[in-house]
Amino acid sequence: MRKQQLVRDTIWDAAIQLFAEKGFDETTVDDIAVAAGTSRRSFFRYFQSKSDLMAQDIVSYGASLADAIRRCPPGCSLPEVLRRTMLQAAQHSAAQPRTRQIMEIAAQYPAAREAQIARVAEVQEHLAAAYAERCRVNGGNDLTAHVLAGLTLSLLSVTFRTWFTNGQNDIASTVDQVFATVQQLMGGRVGAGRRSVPRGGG
Amino acid sequence: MRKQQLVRDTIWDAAIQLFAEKGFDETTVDDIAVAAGTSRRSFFRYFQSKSDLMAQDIVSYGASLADAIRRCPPGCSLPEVLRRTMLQAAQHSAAQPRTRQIMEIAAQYPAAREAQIARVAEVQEHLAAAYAERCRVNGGNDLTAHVLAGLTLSLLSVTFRTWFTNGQNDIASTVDQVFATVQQLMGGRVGAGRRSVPRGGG
DNA sequence: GTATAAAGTGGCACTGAGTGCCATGTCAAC
DNA sequence: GTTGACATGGCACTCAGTGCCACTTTATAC
Repeated sequence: MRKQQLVRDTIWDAAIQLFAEKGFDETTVDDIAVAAGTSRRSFFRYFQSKSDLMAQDIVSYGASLADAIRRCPPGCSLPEVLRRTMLQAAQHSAAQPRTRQIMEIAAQYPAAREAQIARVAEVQEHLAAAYAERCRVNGGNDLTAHVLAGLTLSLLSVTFRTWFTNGQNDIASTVDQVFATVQQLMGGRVGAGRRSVPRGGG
Repeated sequence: MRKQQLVRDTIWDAAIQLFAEKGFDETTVDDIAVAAGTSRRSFFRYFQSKSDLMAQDIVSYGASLADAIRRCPPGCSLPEVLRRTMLQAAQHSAAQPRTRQIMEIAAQYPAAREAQIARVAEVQEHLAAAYAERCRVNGGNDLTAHVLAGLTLSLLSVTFRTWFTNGQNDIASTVDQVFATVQQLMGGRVGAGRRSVPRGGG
């Protein structure tokens, strides 16, 4: 039924609203249920936990990421796949109406943040699988896929952080900036360019 | 007092033992308190939460990381700092007696895993600060520092994952392998993506 | 329209996490 | 032995999350 989704959305909207108004910790599940015109018991039929509410957008974020990887033209090199994936996911998230509000809640409440971070870690597994398919075409082993998945999420995390704290509008340029930074860092030479130094750094 | 640390260690040991035996979710704080010969109320004076127990080793992990960054010889390039940092942190963690046991618990119980992941995210902030100091010397801006911090943790995560699932003993070679993968991946031009040969070692 | 199965809802009671409060115990100083 | 600082543990409370069950709604069959 479509009514299911409606109830779900109603609860979610009410919750985010309350989190923004009262704070995450200060809002009880009862508060949310009442605000959404339902019961505490029903709340837990739609969401696994209070924290789960904060992780909802990560699901679509993850789907958007895996989708971007798979939709990349076959001719793309792996770094190009990474760049395009970052770009699409960043724009997808930036376009969600509640994104900034949710980021603000996450920034303010550790418990809310934890829920998001944990879900992102789950997404990483799916990304690695999507990249693994790519690697079969472009060359690269399972390790490459996992590195790419980790890279995607950590670079996007930096991207969002920069975008959010700078209050910028254009997230695409932030993506470019971050991507260029990694390339410069791991590819070119930055600063003192001595490559190998005797071991034992202590 | 040193006795404080003793009680703390006793509780922690008892907890990890119980998690390994009964499972994380199945172990209550009461169980832990009794096993450690103390009370539930005292438990919460030593640890913020049950999950906090799983995050204890992340604290020393984070300290080890920041330490490695700062101890790196001044002549090192940023990628070299990254490589050495990864290596030291990996070896530090691999040397902890309980590391594999804790990884097993984390692998099995989402709630336990979440606690660790959340703490790692906190560590990232400290790493970025340590890298920022480096960047003042080696060149590179604040963004570079944050990218490096994210890179460090995500690459180490892949490293531990590989090391853990493969049941390898030598984590240093795993670090080299992961590091080489990123260099190969991001080092070349966007079009081709093939570059230097992975350098074995350790 | 009525009967009925299936699914959704909400109340109730329970366990467990985490916290505030306070009485008690311990240990050192005087 | 008294005093003060501090650690401890018990008690009671709130809130998250779950199992159970009665009730209501909806869909389907006759």
